[in-house]
Amino acid sequence: MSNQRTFFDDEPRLTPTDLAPWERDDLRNRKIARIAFPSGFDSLLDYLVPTDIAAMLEPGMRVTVPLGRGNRPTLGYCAEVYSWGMADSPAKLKSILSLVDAQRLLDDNMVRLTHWIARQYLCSVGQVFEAMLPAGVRSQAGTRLTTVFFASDDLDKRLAVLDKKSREDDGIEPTTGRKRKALLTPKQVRVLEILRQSEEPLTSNELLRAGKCSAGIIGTLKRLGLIRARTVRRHQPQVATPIKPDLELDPHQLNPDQRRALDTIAAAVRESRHETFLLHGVTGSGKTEVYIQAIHEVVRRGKQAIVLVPEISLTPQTVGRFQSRFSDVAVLHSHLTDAERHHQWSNIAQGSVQVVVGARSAVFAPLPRLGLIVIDEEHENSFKQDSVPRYHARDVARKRAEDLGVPLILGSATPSMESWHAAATEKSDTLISMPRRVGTLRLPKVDIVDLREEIRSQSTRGAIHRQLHSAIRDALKEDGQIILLLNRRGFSTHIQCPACGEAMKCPNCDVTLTHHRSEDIVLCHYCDYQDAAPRNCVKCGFDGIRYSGFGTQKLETEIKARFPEASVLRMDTDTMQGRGAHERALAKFRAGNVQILLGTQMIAKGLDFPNVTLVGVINADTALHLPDFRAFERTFHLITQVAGRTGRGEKGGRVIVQTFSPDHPAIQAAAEHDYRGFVAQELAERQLVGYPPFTKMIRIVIRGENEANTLRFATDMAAKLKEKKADPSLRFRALGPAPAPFAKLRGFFRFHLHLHAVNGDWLRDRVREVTLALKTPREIQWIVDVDPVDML
DNA sequence: AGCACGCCGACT
DNA sequence: GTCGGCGTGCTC
Repeated sequence: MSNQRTFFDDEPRLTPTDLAPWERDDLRNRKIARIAFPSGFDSLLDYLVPTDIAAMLEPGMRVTVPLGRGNRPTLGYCAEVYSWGMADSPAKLKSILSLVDAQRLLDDNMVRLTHWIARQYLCSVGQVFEAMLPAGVRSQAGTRLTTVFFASDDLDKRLAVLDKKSREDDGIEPTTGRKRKALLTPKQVRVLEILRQSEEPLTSNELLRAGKCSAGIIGTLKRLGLIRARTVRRHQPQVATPIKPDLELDPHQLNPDQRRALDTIAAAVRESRHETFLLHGVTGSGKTEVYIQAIHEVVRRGKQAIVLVPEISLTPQTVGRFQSRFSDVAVLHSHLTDAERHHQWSNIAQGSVQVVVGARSAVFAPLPRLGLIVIDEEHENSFKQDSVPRYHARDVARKRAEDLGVPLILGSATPSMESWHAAATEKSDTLISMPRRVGTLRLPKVDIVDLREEIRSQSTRGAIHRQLHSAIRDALKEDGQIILLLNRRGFSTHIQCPACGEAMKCPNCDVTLTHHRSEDIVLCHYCDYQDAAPRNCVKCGFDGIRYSGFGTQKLETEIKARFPEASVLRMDTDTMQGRGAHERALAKFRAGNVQILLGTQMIAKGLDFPNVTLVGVINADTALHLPDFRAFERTFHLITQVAGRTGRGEKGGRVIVQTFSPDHPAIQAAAEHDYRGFVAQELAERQLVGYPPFTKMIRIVIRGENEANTLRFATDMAAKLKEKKADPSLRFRALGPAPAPFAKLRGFFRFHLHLHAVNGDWLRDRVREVTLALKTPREIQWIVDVDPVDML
């Protein structure tokens, strides 16, 4: 039967009906592979597997296949291999051209997961494959093709043949006692012996070093057929191995709350069953120790764990805690080079790692014996990917844990509404509370400063008001350290002409420009547009432009002026550039070389410094009035999290929150450490208005350079969605188009649609119907975001 | 995503 | 008459 590849378009391809019965029987045994493509269309295509490849091809490997009329060779991912039953479609099949990978990159569970993610987030299976495999793995970074040698498997036979031949050549009978020339030289024997003993094939360098000989020996042995050569792909030696802290394998003492939490989780680990634990522990309640001991339970059973943390928490502080308690920890940072990441990934896939600690994409770590997934700070938005596939690592982790029948721990002091609601309503979810801090530590007292009153009384001209000023002074006097949060970078955040009222805006974006005084430029924080800071109004020429509004740069200046004797460190994306900048800054703060640490939200999370006795929130309202249904939740999280950075030592701690909305429920609740009160009120509100977690949500953003055309297209899309008929119980709504909160970004006008329905599958199907039928003009682009976390 | 196909304007 | 503009649609 012909299994030749087709070289010409007009050459007929195989179809079962064209074939004679015996040919059909033969074909029935042939393998078909279902291939996903990294980009573009989202259907999978079937290809015939050539017999020489059939023995090696498995799902999770890459192949090249002919695609399109021109049969251009295209990379694809094998998602499935099956035998061609008679009932199958008579589609004409082309054959796979070649295999790209020698081993499969993903196991069956992961391959199955790609389909789930593609369905869930409305993207192609191939796009999910691409996201699961780091670029360094796909490019095989840090590896090289090398020739390795191994002893022939029929070595003894070959030696015997050689022996016989040499006797014949000598013409001497074995019985005569005359000494014959040895068959092999001592060096050759030694090299052969080394290879015979070696479990792995050796490179010529390794062989020469071990045998203390020259390359000629290898050549001779190879010519004699005693050793063979093979080309394999090998990792290059890694430059530096990280220094591991000393292991402290003894479990730490747990308090009763932690003990209870661990016992509950350990039961699920022991029984190898899936259960999602929402570990709601206040800041400083010792959640990490619970994770560590739960993972010990997993490791003791020969299994492995993934710990997901927000990228910002991947500091030596967090990583060190895991490295000091487990002998084999793999850390997946965003700062790894491609080669380093590939190396880590291969180690993980080999099963030689107990724990993987990493950010969002580590949810795809290919651990062969995964026994537990932990997501720390599960409420963090950084677990949502903001490019295709727009997955949420928490939801992917839940699916992966369900499929494998292993527990999932979601930890947070301020759980997301989604997770809290799930814990209250889902059968497989369990809430575990740790309402107290470890030891005798208390949650810090939070004082609210009403900025309206301060402004009215004209008592201050800067960002620091009386109460915060004296608190800083007192904290410094007592040798405490101080953290100040201001969620805006730059110097002045608002530039306006008092004569004509013109506010400086970015020419490409619908946002105001920020003055950065160190470089004396105005900068757009969204498209990086920059220009020299103007002295005169661009519109009316007035020479008294007002620079107002506070960013971290201006705050730094003010602090230095108010407390000249204190050492101040600013942490924001401007000062924290380059590898290790973050770590170096925190090390300085830890060492006590810095008294006042000020910065954007990157200082709000996860830091554990016992000597911090004061936390100041410069303006609690920055996120409160954003047009996003999660604005209150965000504000509550931010204040609660930053407040949690103090009171972690004997000196105690206090928090001062400056706000224009002192009566706002989110701020009030945060000040009282009242998560439950906040969540009850917020959930009731979400239920009333039909927002997540009570409905599934899809956001579609449409953008284009021409405002009118973009709006017309968005309106058309919205109309097609609004036509969809739904039972009232689905609570289906299609809202929009409305200009996105950032109505223009990087030169594109942006409109968005918001879709809600109780049933996520139903909603996704409707969106798929509409988007598939839509023809999009060249100048317009749109994205579909399922379960969006960002509404701007 | 590419890449062929097709259906209208400026040329030998 | 044809060369080629890039809009449209398909890829096992």
